[in-house]
Parts: sequence; structure tokens; C-alpha cells
Amino acid sequence: MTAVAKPMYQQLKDLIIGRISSGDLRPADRVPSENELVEAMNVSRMTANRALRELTDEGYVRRIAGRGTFVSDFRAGSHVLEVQNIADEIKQRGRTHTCEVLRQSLQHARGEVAKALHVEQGSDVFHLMLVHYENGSPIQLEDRHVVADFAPDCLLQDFSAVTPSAYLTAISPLQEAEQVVRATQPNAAVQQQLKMADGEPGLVVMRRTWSHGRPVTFARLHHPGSRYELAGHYTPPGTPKSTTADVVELEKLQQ
Amino acid sequence: MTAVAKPMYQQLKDLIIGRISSGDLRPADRVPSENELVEAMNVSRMTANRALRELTDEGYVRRIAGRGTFVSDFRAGSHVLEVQNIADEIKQRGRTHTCEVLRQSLQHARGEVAKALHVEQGSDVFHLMLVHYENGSPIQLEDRHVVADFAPDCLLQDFSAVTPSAYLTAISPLQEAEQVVRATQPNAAVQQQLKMADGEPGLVVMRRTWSHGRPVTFARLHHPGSRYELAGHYTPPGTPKSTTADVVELEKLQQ
DNA sequence: TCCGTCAAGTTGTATATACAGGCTAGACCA
DNA sequence: TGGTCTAGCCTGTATATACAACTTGACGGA
Repeated sequence: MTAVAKPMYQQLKDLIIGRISSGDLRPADRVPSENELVEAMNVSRMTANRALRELTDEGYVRRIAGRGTFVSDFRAGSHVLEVQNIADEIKQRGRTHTCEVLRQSLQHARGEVAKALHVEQGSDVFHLMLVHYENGSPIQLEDRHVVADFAPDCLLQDFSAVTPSAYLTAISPLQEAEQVVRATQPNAAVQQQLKMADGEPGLVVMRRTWSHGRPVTFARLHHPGSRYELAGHYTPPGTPKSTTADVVELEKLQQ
Repeated sequence: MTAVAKPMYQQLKDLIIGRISSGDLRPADRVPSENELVEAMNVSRMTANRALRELTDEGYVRRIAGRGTFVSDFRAGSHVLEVQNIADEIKQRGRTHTCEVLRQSLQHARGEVAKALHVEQGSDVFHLMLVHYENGSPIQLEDRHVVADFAPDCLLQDFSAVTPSAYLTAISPLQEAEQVVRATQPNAAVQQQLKMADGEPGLVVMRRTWSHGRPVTFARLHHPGSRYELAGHYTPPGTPKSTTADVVELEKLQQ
């Protein structure tokens, strides 16, 4: 089974995706222009154009006529799972987000966590537990485990300033995610942290995120059922895209 | 605000999508080849190629070198919202699905329903209510409203044989969807239909689906929290696609 | 100083052309 | 009759070229 050579436009795409994944190119960075790719890679401009155009369709980059091609931040992507970060969600509603760190420690993975993260029982993982507040009311209890070697300086971070989600996606862009939503009767500890009434149902989102082909973090996000709902929106590919709003967003990034 | 002319490749795409939406082209039908489009539309082959290639990426058609371009069946679409149909979900788990129709009537839209469906208060809508069973246990109470003129023969359907979701997507492919997930304390009626224990939380999915630019159906899907969870999986676009299996599937369609 | 113009670079689209490779039907030969 | 082979159509990719529209910055004149 000898692998045939990939077509040139795909090689270009892989090259650029590689530079983004490795962190060489970061969100809002400028990607080589079509003409630069023509010279550097010895291809025709149409081939470079196809590579960059497909990367645009796939959400990796944004292109602005007259200016250039820029790496897009992966969190945006009008997708059901786009809400990766409770802080952004709260700010989007015009409310204030605060956060309290309850635990930030190195632990040995056990049971469900080890299985979810595909690591041996007893392997090193970081354990984070924090409560997110919206206008002072607790809205999410985040119980997260992170594979240790993925984020070695995890214990040094101040997660009351930058949420774990933002910290992790800054290390490496989200590549794959899986989530399960469940309604629960919260246990006493959760109920107390989220200031929930007796008998109030809880909404739990269990989310596992992959990077470079392996799961790197597993989070249990508990919410009070009476004050939280999970919204998603689905637009099939190929529908016309907004441009103005996106550009404005990009402007802010570059200031 | 005069609309500028759409680019030619987009006009070609719109033309073909239109023929698919209208039923002129049906799944597995042959789409005009690049050369046929060149002659008929007076464009270059590269432009026709771009139109058909993008329709391939967007899942409208499948292309087989040497044979032609064929309309694909829309149901496939590995997406978080792909599970539109509880019956398929249950069968996929290897369980048996049964269904009981509680209500199938023409009503006047009021309040939340009229607002969700963008119709006037008092407009005609169909109201469906059914319970879905997995191996005999109630797993979903489906409370659905459908815009009347979208599915005029709605009252004639036997929804214990074909679920409303399957019936509606057969009329017109899903074009846009929006859902909100919420944990609730179910009211007595829901609790009774789903045979839920006292104090057991419920998981409610409220889903609104668009077709041809307008909302056509709004469903409240109640589930028992102890027996149901909502799973989603996200893979970013641009990951390599399977080809062999698809072709085999297509072969079967054409026999 | 301020404003308009212009040049250069960038993306977006469209065309003509070329070659490679998959598929099929029908011609052709044994 | 049966098998083989080829011509013709199809998609897939790649190049060279052209023009349009947009953005930015530099330059020059009022």
C-alpha cells in the first residue's frame, strides 16, 4: 500500500495547518499571500488560491481582499459546540463574569477520568475545580482534568483571570470535541456551590476535547437547571457568509 | 441597495441546488457533467468544476471520476444535530423503537409557538404529541407544532410508522436548525407519560427547524433524566473523507 | 496641515489549456 | 460466442493569464 503523492493544493493546506497547529502561526497572524506561496512553493497562483480558499471554507483562516489572509481564532465557528468558554458566553450577554478557583492540583488519574483521557490508571493529571459567576450568581461548577504533559505549567496559571478553556485553546487549537448532556439530581456539594434549591434539577455537560489526535482534557460542567440552558445553532455548509461583522471582529484582534 | 450580480460559479450552484430542492433532481439522479454545463451555460470548464466541487464539499452531490456527478441523499451528515430522529438513534443502539400517537390535530398557534414559528397568533398549525419507547420504556415525549402549509397532509400520516422527523425531512431537506437544552422539573402530565419517579429531573430539547428560510416546525422533546443523555461529536471540516464506502452505497441506490 | 490621487499589493473571479486517470460501451478479434 | 481492447466521456488536478475590486501607504498639491 504505497501512498500516492498528495495533490499540491493539499500539501499547501497541510503545510499551513501544520504551522497553525504547532503554534508557529497564531490567531490573527498573517498567512503567506498567494503570490508569496507561488514563489516559495513553485506553484501557480490558482493552486495557492485553492488551498487558501478551502482553508477559509474550513474555518482555519479569514481572507480580506486588499489586505491578506489571517489565522482565525478557532472558537468562532457558528457551531453547536462553539460555546467552549463560559466567560465569553456571559460577556456576550452583557453580564459580568467572575470566577473562584476551588482546586488546582496535580493528581493521579483514576477510573472514569483515566478512561476518558486514554491514560494509564495513576498517571499524572491536573485537577481543576472552579465556580463561574454571572453577575454574582453561580452559573457553572467546572470540574476539569487535564493531561499533565499537555499543559505542564498548568499549576502556575491564574484561572480566575483566564479561564481554563481559554488557556487550553491558546496552547493548541481545538481539533475534536465530544460532549454529553445530562439532567441530574446534583449531590450536596454541587448543590451548595451553585446555591441550588432542594429538588432543583441540574444540567451537566461532560466534554472531552482532543488535540493532535489524543484527548487532552475532560470536563464536567454542572449548571443549575433553573438558571442555565444550552443553546446551539446549525447552519449547513455552503450558505452565504457574513463578512462585515467578521472583519470588525478581526480588526479588534489586530489592535 | 442594488444587489450585485452573483459570481457565475454561485449561479451554477444555485441552479443545481434549486433543481434538487424542487424535486426536479432526486437522490442518485445524474447531474449535468462539467462539459454539459460548459455548453449550456456558456462558462469555462474550470468554473463548472468549481461549482460542482463545492457542491460535493457541501454534501449535495457525489462525483465519480469516469462516470459523472450524482445527487446524494441528504440524510447523511455526521453532525451534532444529525440525530434528528429518535427512532434512528434507538435502532442504532440495537434496541426496538415503538411509538404511540397521543394527539394529531389542527390548532391555532398561540404564544410561544406562534412566536417560534414566525406566524400570526391564531394561524393554522398542526399539533402532534407522541411518546417514543425504547424496548418498551418511554424515552421521549414529542410535543411538536408544524406550520400548516408546509405539510398540508400532516393529519393523514401514520406517525406510529414514520416519525414526524422523518416525514418532515422527506418533504424538504433540513436547512437550518436551532436547539436549546434545558433541565427541568417535569409537570405531572409529562412525568406520567414518561413514567418518571418523583423528583427525577427531565431533559428537554427545544428544537426549531428552518426550511427555505422560514421556521417550519418547533418541537419540545421531553426525556427522563435518568434514562437519557444527549451526545454530540464535533470534527472540524477539512478532515479527509472516506470514498470507497460512499461509492458502494451509491451503487446500491442505482440498482 | 489636510485632502485627493495614485501605485502597489492583495484577494476574487473567470477563461483557455493541458495532462492524468477512472469508467463504460462498443468495436474487434480469436 | 466470448474475451480483449480501445475510443470517448468523465472527473481531478495544474498552469498561465487576465481583469476587477479592495486596502494601504506614499506622494504631492491646495
